[in-house]
Amino acid sequence: MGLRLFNTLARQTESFEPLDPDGKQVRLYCCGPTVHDFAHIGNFRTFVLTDLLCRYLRFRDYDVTHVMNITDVEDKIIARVKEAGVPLREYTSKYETAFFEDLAALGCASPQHVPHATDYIPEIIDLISKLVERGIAYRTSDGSVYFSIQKYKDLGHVYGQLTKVDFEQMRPGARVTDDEYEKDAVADFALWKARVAGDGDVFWESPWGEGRPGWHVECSAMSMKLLGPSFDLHLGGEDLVFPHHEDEIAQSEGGCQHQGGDKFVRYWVHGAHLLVEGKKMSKSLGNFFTLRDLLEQGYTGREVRFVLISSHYRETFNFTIDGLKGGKTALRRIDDCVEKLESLAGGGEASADPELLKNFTEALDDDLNVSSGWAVIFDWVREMNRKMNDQSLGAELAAANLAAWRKIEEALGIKGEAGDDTPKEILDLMSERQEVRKQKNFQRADEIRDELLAAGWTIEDTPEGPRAKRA
RNA sequence: GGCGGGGUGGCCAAGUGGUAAGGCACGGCUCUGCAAAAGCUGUAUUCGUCGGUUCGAUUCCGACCCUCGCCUCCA
Repeated sequence: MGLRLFNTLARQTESFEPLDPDGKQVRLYCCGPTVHDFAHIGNFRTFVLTDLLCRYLRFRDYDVTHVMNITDVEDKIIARVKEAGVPLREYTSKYETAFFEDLAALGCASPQHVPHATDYIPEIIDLISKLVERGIAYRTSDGSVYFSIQKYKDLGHVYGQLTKVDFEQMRPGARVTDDEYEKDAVADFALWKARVAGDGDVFWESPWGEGRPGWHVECSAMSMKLLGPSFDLHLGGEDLVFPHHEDEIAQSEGGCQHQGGDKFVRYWVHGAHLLVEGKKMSKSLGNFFTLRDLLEQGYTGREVRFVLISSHYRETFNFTIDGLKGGKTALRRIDDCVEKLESLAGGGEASADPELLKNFTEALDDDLNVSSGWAVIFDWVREMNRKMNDQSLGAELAAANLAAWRKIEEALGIKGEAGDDTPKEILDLMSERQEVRKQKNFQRADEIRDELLAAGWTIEDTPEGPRAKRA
């Protein structure tokens, strides 16, 4: 059995089969950040999920092309650019840089392509033109262009593939803005928004006049440009299911007229949101975290990542500082075991022990069931520790298990930082402590241990001698 | 109002028609000069409530309670 994923399109778990006839290439798109501010921990849950899926697909020997867009033009950005009085790119690049720093800190591999909406204006215009030609899109008197859901349906397309939509029952959203009053139908959405005074310098020329792209259309234009009209996987947060992804499907399939059974995207994967301390994150509750906030508190990106991928992606996850502390401890448990395996293996090479890999794969194949995956890993840790304790694990087996672990830590993206060398002053204190211990001066030995702790190092006395670890 | 998730030990979190993974926390023991780490071990007669189906339900069905999310540019 191969990988199974919950496909929002089917509303059930399905076997994953790539479009590539050779079954090797996988093309994946993830709705990236809107760079108007620092991304918060909730945003990163989705991006870490995307990275996890990419890594796991690679672990399963697929060749993955990952595209993640940067939304760098949008209402909020325009408003802030105007406030700040700086050019668009100058404003967005600051947050974009921060975003990629955070992504790296979280151990996320760089996507192969990171397209910016503002670099794809011609492609966006081209797609809108196709929709206009087919009569699916219409221009209003102010120069905006809207997508007509009715016309789209009249041509035989299905609107409402990801979610049941019943416009009669929908509450008119409070967020419908004034500039959309000219739409034919309330559900129609903007493809091109005519330039208004408040936009300042942020506009582009188009066949319909000056303006800027709507939100949904950039993802359609960029994903199809870089991955083709049909591709395998599209990810995003659960809030994007409607309307963003529904509209993406409509624009893409309406504009490109996918043939036969082809679809714009075969598998839609949506990550659930997270709560912080049991509540929806909000600045007023004081539970709003960016990654930077957590790093300042002394946690590492790796620890945050561990916590973010410790539970199933389709479950609302309750992120807590206690949980983060627990994650730190749990990760150290793994690290300690791996370090011991390393010293036992003594640098010997071996092919990966199949047992751990098999169990891990079975767990993750089931719609990325990381909870089960971690259970496999911790069971393995206990087994390794037990065998090392009673000396029943030889160097060769240690190397084989270590080789298996290397593949798993790569799949999970939680490879430990190359252990920084213990500073000389710490080593000096340690050897002084060994001296006084030999002389049975345990009082002084314990004093030194306290000094080391104050310097941020804990000491473990092992049969092979003392070992220093960062506290 | 419509649609969709959840409610499992102190906390987090898997899971299954046959009697509850794993992590954290806590207690005991082994080891240790003492610790730490590690190992062993103890912590849910029970999986929101009430009914139903069944030889048997936490797992299926129904009702109810609570909770979270989406419903037009929020991951």
